[in-house]
Amino acid sequence: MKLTSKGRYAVMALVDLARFNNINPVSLRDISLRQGISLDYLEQIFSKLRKKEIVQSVRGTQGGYVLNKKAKEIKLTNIFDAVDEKVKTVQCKKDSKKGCNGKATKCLTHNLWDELENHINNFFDEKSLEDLVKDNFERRV
Amino acid sequence: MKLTSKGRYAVMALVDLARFNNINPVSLRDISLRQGISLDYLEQIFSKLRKKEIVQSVRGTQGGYVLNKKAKEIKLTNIFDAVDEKVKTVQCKKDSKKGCNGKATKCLTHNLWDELENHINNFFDEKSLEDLVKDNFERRV
DNA sequence: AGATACTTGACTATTTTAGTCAGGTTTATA
DNA sequence: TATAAACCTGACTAAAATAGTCAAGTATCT
Ligand code: FES
Ligand code: FES
Repeated sequence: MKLTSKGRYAVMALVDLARFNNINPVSLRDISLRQGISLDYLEQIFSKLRKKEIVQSVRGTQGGYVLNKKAKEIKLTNIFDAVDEKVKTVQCKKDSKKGCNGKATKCLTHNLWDELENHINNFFDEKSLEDLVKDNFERRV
Repeated sequence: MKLTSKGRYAVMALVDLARFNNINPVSLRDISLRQGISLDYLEQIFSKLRKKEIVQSVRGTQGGYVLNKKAKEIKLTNIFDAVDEKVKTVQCKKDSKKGCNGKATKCLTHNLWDELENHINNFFDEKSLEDLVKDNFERRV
């Protein structure tokens, strides 16, 4: 049970971006250098973030990316959703009536994993980008 | 972020086992048939559970496995620990002072992942095998 | 003796992850 | 208007992790 680096990087890059709070576009090159993430990989990630309207791109010289919403309104859930980082605890298809073992009923542990999934998602629903930026600011002070 | 089938099967098998509540040893063959898990794979899993003293083995004809503690005392944490299903959200080494990017300080998201890890582990610490058995019994009534 | 069931360790196909690479297009600005 | 900075896209791949299988035992009850 572990987090992929795609999800990790997405959040890391957005926290970096959010600190500039829409004053100027931030280039991926800068993020790449500051956070130590491969530029090519960042491009993949930001392409997805843009499609889900979490960031906006500004082309040309001095271009880069800007948040498309207020940091307070961007929840971890939104970010993870954008980069396809999903929490998957059950094995079966959720909407199907069949269990993970191919049997007609759900397995002995289905409810448990479902509860776990909710538990984790609650955490993601509550945390916003703003929280993360604040948390980091306070740490430095 | 997903659960491995090793962890999933371990819990599933133990719930199956716990329902017999130490009356008779339960053979892996039976669990295999009832739960649709490969026998060879179950053997790997139970070997680990035995080493961590979660189950006891009974050899010979009519042998099998029995819980080594009360179902109430076996938490999900113990089970996951036994089969090496660990929650890993941070990238860096926890005890090191270095960050995941190789820099001298922890990255912008380190605290967040650490919180997440605690959040998930709390869930595992609270749930016992007894809870799971009860939950399943109630569902059937 | 024979059957049942545990025990161990090595091996492997498949899948997922974490990127890289190549070849674009767009646009600010000098 | 030339140029360079920066975005954009899709295909490709090495490495790691996962989810098992397979083979060859050993112990113990009846
Ligand atoms: S996880 Fe849904 S039926 Fe087993
Ligand atoms: S996760 Fe610990 S420093 Fe990045």
